[in-house]
Amino acid sequence: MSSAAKSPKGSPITLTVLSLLHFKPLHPYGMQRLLKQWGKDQVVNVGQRTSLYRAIDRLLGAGLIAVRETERDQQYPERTVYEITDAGREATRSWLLEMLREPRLEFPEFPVALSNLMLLAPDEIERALTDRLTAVRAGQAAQQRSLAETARFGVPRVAMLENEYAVALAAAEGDWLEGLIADLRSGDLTWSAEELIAVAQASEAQAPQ
Amino acid sequence: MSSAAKSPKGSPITLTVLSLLHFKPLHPYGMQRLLKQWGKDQVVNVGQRTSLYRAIDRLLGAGLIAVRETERDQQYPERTVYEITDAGREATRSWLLEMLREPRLEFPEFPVALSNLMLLAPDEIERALTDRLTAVRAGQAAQQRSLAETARFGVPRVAMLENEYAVALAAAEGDWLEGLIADLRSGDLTWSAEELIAVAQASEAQAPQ
DNA sequence: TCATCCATAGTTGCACTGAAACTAGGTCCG
DNA sequence: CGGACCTAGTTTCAGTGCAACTATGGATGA
Repeated sequence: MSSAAKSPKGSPITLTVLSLLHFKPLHPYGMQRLLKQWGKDQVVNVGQRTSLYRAIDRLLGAGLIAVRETERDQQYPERTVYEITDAGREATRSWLLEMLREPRLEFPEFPVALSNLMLLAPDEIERALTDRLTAVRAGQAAQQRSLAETARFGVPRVAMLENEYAVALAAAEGDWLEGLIADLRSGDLTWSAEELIAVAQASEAQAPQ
Repeated sequence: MSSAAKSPKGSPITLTVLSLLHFKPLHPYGMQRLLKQWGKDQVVNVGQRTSLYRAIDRLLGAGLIAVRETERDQQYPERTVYEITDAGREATRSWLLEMLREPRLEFPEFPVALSNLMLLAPDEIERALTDRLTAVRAGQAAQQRSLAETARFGVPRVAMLENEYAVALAAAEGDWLEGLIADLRSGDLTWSAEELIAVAQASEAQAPQ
């Protein structure tokens, strides 16, 4: 009979909203502003507010957050200020622990492209991957800069872990790309359509149909 | 007036379907079967066929694939066999090149959890991250095994690059996690709620409202 | 022998994400 | 005075992901 509908499952946006509201009540636009200010827009997608508003609606429906007040400042449009509830604090804890514990299967784009590389010619692959390498290294450098800068402003390390992590993974991707590009250039990595078709047909022989 | 509606954009599933049809005409279930057989279900999500069927519909509507025939084998339900078109081959090339060239902003779950770590206590974080480390190392080992095994069966390296890449990134994540866990255990990484709130308020002082 | 499971093949509905466009007020700048 | 930009929020649409459902037939097993 009471407020708690059914707890939606944890997602990047819902968790982020709950986390923000741990510190103080906020209106949606304020959340977005804070996230951008703290650079968290690299981690959660708040570029369009659509998902944010809908996440808030769900959290509200589930009783994990509540309306604190509705301010009407002439000057600005109306703003609904939300606060977290005890149920919300609970949900935050369990979502967070789950997300930390289990690496969940996600399906990023790049591996898909990699797994279909053989449809392109080695030299165009090399060019494309070189472009990517440049971008990856640039991203890594940018993350490193923002890491150094926030540290200078006294932000504690625990608030920049996702930054550290991004640097570590970008470095690994960059190194791997360099190796792959080198092998393409040197001719250590080659293939032919016939070879691939032969292997595919061999594997098919063991399958129905 | 002809077939080409508007080319949908490249996504893991649509690219995968087009790529498969480069080798031979297939019906949807056959695609799924092949993908599982080749272990590509680690790379694209074909666990539920919903997305697959809908992707095929879109590709068909855009003229990137075409119906080859509709077999009706008593024994089995009806199967529609598709083949790739020239427009499809074109689209494959450009999607692939794009996906290789630009690292697109994706928003995986783990960094979100990392960026909200401070809501939990150090010892429960340590336990959760230790669980994750175990899972990451296990995944890495599994990828390495499948790499070795397929190589033994004569599958060329170019067909296992996504596997190589996964190993490289898993290794990096594992190493980073080990460092973080060590710092938690040793007390090198600590924080307090007051400290965090102080910093947050300082940063707010420069903002409107 | 009846129950259950598995493979084949596909559909439907729902919840959620992500991009874009649109409304509609305000400020700031030249 | 027009254009750009900020504040705040809504609507629409395309796409993903999960679960559940319909059917049929073969195999497994108690």
